Amino acid sequence: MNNPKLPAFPPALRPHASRLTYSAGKMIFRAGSATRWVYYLVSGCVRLIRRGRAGEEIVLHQARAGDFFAEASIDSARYHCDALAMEAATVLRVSALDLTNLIEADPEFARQWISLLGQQLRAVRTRVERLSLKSASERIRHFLLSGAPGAAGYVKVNGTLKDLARDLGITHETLYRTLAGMERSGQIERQGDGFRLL
Amino acid sequence: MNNPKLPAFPPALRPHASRLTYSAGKMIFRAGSATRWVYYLVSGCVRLIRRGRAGEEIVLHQARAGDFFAEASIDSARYHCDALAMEAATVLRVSALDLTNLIEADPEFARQWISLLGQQLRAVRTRVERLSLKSASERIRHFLLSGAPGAAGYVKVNGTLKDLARDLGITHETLYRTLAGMERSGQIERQGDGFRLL
DNA sequence: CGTCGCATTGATATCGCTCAAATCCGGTGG
DNA sequence: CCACCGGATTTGAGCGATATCAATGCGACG
Repeated sequence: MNNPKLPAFPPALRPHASRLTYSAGKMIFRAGSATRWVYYLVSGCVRLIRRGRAGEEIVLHQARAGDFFAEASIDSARYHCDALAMEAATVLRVSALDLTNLIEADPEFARQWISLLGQQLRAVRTRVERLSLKSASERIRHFLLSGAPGAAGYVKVNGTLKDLARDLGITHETLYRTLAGMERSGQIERQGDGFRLL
Repeated sequence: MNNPKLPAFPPALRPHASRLTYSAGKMIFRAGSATRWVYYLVSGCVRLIRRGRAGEEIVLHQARAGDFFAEASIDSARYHCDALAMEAATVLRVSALDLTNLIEADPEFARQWISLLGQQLRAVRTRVERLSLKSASERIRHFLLSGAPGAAGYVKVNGTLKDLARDLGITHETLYRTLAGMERSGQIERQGDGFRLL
């Protein structure tokens, strides 16, 4: 049922957290509003979104069960993007004040929190690396390599291929075409809702 | 709150830091080697680089005077990229162990360090947002908007335009052409080694 | 069933990449 | 002081990969 690797909600934060639910399509916070809360996603899917000049969505981050989000905002006065529940979502919400207090009061928690931010930073840098690749097939290959937990080379795709296309910074048509081509030429293999790099 | 515009080396770290210099072209650390140190760049320019399959450089991060680098690596066993001094560079080097000890011993420093990581995270997310834009002119506009300190709309370009092109994820030829076109159509204005968005 | 969104494939246009060449500019050595 | 050199800058021509527009099938869900 739950991912065994699901990162736990830090016990030290539990007394300060309140549980909330949002139905699909609900806005959790908006860009420009004051950063009063940090969130942990218990279940569902939340996207952090900015809008381009033409109104198109830019997905800065997609949080899934076990992820914190808005965690980098605590020392910024205002949120810099919208948070939108894609599916019905359950979150644990902690006030930024409680969090900073806990950081100063509990050195072990501070260390954990720094570790968490470091992981996020490395993950986003990996995405920068991916978006720096020019061809669609290279981005797909990079996604399969960096998403693969070591050995097998099998990567399960969460959500739709359309979402994956957006994450890779290409259109869904190009993703379909390139995947089909890579499969034809024997570079990858489809398996259920995932892929294997050969 | 404590968001100093001028990045300073935290006084609490000074007793643990050693000063080193690297000449242009020198490798400071390599991907895969153990993460023993965290660096602060006093002067010069350092790039964090990974290499694509064709051997092309992917610049994950470009550190300038006042930036920390490898700061996200302290809870990872190995560096995940190369660090290369582009110009002669002077750094302050702190061992990962001293840093974690200080984090646990000094709550005020822990808070500052978390603030620093948050800034880095927001900066990298901004770069992701930029790389998600499809057209060169949109990326340039985004760069000028997000790089501009508030009011004036004037952004000074550090380094060469070639470097900027790499940062924007386009070739330098395209950058030159697009800049010229945007200037012709009155969208931007060149001023010395910078640009103004109109 | 009808509808809606994802998946897939086709046709075409376009933007940016590649290769190429000319100029500029700062530094270096004679 | 000047000739030279390397790298940045700039512009040109052509091509190819990807975006865009379009149409169809398919499965889920009410």
